Amino acid sequence: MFIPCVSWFRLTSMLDPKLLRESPERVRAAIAKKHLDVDVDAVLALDTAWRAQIQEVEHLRSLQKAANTEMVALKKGSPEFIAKVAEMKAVSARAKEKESELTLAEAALRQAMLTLPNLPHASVPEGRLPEENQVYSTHGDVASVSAAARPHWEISGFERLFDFGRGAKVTGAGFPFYVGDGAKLMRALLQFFLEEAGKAGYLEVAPPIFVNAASATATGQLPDKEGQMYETVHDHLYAVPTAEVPLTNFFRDEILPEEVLPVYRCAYTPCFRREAGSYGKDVRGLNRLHQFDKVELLKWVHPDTSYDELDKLRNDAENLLRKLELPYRVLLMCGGDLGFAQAKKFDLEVWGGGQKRWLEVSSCSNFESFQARRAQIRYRSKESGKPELVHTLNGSGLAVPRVIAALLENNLQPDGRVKLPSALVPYFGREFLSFD
RNA sequence: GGAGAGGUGGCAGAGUGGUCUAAUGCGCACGCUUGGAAAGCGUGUGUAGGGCAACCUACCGAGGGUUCGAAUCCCUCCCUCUCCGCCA
Repeated sequence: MFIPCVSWFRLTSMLDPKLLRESPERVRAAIAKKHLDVDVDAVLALDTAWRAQIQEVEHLRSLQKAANTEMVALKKGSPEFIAKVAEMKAVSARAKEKESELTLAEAALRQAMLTLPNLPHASVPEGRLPEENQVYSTHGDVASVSAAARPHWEISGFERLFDFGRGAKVTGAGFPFYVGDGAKLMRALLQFFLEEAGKAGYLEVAPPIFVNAASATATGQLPDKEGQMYETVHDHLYAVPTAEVPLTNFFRDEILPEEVLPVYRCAYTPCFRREAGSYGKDVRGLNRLHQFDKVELLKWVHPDTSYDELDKLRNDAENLLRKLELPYRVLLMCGGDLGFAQAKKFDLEVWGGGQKRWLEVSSCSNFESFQARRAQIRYRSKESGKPELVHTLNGSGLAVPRVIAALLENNLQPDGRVKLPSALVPYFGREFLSFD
């Protein structure tokens, strides 16, 4: 793996080290709720060892500094000076030795700290498996979709608009061409999503779609999910798996004035995912692609407000599905299906009437200070005057291909055309999409 | 891609081996002064870690090296600016 030039030491902590030291039982409870297997005692032991070592190194350094002050007063080349140099040579050697030990202890502690997940919020339901996620709400009438509806990839003419064959020839599986009304529908949806996000108060940003290793590390793609990203050979840049990565890193290593919070931003990017390990039914048609388009919603907020902001974020994403008149449901993820970094997460799933499956089109999460600590995004508290970590939230608003899948499956007319929801007509320019 | 010049606190800017614990100025905060304000004067003004008290340690683009000692010397990389080349 490419070793990026970032200060790895500050990345030691994803969880607050003080929380671990003072309330290890809370960390244990969090790990249990997420059904992870992490040895908290081992982490604590490494922390204790590290603290002992840093104290020793700092003591040696202070000896060196004190000697330096003395030596300034001595005449260079005098017997006293020469004696002092000899004496400090020994201290210096010892300091070097201890420093390299400390470096190892730091690395071990960092590795261990990275295994500690974020604490789930109290409102997160217990559960291990995806089936244990709580159906939080259901909207629209699933039964209204024709029983004769087909999976979108079986619709006559589908390949004309979504050309997987030529995409595979030109690039590979999972990189379709969008042609004619297919391309136009994609563009209409993106335009619709961005306009709606703007109305909801999100400032539009067009970010870089390649990021460096430091950015991918700050949002958690590295080191764990390295195999899921496309990486450039010469420059060690990563194609973004989601706009969350460049967007979150916008404020990396910055301290914001408290009064600018909350900050709302949105961005459209293509998203690139290698999807190593995916297989089976899920990958048919537009369900799972290596490149897809998505609008991401992102918030940097005051810690006191982050759960209200999560509800608002979810509502902003839901609003898009309501306007598209698509049946959908909201899942509240259980502890075991929550994800490593999230404190609470809702998934929005749209009904694919042809596949007769729910398709995930958005995932709205509160990371609390977990990402912010890793990315060092803070605000200056008016109350204390001190920098404090912000809370970050993000959610899709929305991912395009599965929305297209649902529109094709649910809205297919007997004449073979697809009727578009009225909210989309101004963007698409016509009421019907045609496969001819 | 080639040549050159740079990167120091919120900003400007000094510092080329040793009290640098980083000058000075601006900005900012507080105080004095004032009827009130400005000016003036004074004090303070980074981030992180350890101890959780005094205090100690680290950070001068990043990483490594030389040295008893590095903002300062050496190496590698990144970024910015100027000129040239190439190119949407």
